[in-house]
Amino acid sequence: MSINRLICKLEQFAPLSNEQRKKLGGLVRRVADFGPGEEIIRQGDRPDDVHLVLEGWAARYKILPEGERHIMAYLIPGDMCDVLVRLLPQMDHSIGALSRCKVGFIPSKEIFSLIEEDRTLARALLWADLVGEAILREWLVTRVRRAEKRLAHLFCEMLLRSKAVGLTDDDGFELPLTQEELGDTMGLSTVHINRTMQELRGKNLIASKGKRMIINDLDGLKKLADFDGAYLHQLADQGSRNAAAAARGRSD
Amino acid sequence: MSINRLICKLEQFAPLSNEQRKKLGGLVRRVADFGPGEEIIRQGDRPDDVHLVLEGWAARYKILPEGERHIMAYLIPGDMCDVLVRLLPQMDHSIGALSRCKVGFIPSKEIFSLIEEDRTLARALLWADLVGEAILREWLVTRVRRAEKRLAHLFCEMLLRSKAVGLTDDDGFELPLTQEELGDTMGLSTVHINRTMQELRGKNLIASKGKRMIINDLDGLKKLADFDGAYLHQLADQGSRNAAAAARGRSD
DNA sequence: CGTTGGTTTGATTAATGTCAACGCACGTGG
DNA sequence: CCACGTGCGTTGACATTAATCAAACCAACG
Repeated sequence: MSINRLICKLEQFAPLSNEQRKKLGGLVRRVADFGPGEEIIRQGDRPDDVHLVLEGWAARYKILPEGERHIMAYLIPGDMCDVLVRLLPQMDHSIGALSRCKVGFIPSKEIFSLIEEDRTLARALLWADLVGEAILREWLVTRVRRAEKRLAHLFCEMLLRSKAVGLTDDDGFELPLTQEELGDTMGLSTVHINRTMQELRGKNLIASKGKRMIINDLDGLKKLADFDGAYLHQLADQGSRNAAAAARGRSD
Repeated sequence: MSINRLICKLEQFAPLSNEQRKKLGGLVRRVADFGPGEEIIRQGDRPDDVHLVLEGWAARYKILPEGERHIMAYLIPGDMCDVLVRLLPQMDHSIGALSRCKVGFIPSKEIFSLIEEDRTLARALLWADLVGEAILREWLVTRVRRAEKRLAHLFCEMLLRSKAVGLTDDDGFELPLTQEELGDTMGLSTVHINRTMQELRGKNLIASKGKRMIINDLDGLKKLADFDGAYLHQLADQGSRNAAAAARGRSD
């Protein structure tokens, strides 16, 4: 069951009991599929539900007045869209599917009562939110650096995030993005993304086969990017907890 | 009393009772002064206290490996540093004073018990946090645009944020930043900041006298910047509530 | 096959960085 | 009261990064 990606992630923060895992599973009232490009939440909406990505990739983005899309965050399996959305009068951005993906809907009220009655789960959910915010800060900061470093940094991050929810094998993971989407994310043109990726491939740091990204030399990539995973907080710690949770994921 | 800046801000979210105001006031256990450049929280710390800016400006920033400082957020009076810091194992960035400023210290435990016992205050505090996150997203997005638009956007934002805590008169407000600090914020060189500000002055959109910023033509500035205050959520709504709260601030 | 979406290449231009120098205001010590 | 130092703002010349435009290429798919 794909709820395990979330459980897997939250257990990087604190171990959960079986009841707690069940509670999390019980939150999802409805599941829907979205095709690439389909909007899940639109800017200006005031959603009553919190969304949980179960499979595939989605993104937060804004459309600028001149029409370009700017991606501000990737949402991968186990990521919740906005635990506390209900506190804001309206969405200041949209969320849309990048690849085909499966999304769970959780009534906001459920989340709030869960938060009030289970302190550990509350903290785990808020922690995941804080990690999201930390990632945002890191993205802001990397913006000053040159395209090559920025891209390298992004690939390091997405490898670790994928690993944290059991979505890697060796050093490969799904990166279901076009170069245009990468451009919209980094604020660079497609052409520049293309040339920059060629540099990274040329240095034998990465290799990509279709939508599959292979990190040939993680240490080299980290060094090039000045990557320090501290901003991912416990998410980056690849302990045994993680392996255990991933195993549980497979067995369900 | 400078706690009123916080109250003033929170009341943009929901009206507060006198008890609630008192509760907020009671949170601050200790007040300290910091001079420009002094660190309030250092990267790697695990602070036990939540910090509340009472007077002056502070900033979140990271120091990059090559030594440059990158500012990710400004903290002005009424801003709390990190309501939920305690959930993270350590700070992934530092917070430091930009101008001389006065900072209140609030024990994390106090915050957590307040959050558990007063739902309205809890939501107001979390709302303020979410607005901070929305600002961060907006900063990320503006990064794609040209320097002139970016700067214009920043000035619009800081005018509104200052106004929301009663720190403006007409269209002027304190902007206690050097051009170098602006550069560290926008990821631009001092030289470029300088020339860009000259453009804005040349178009008669702004005027700056020392550390005082005057917005001559807010509409023009907004238009140039494609500024849409929606991302500030209720913070941008200049209603009567706001005026009332500011008045209360003066009378104490 | 032909179409389509995505990637790659080349040529040119625009935005911004870097370096180096100068100026101006303010404060401090003689 | 002056002389100097220091921090900040300003200017010019030149280098670099990335955008833009236009076209070719490639692979998947009906």
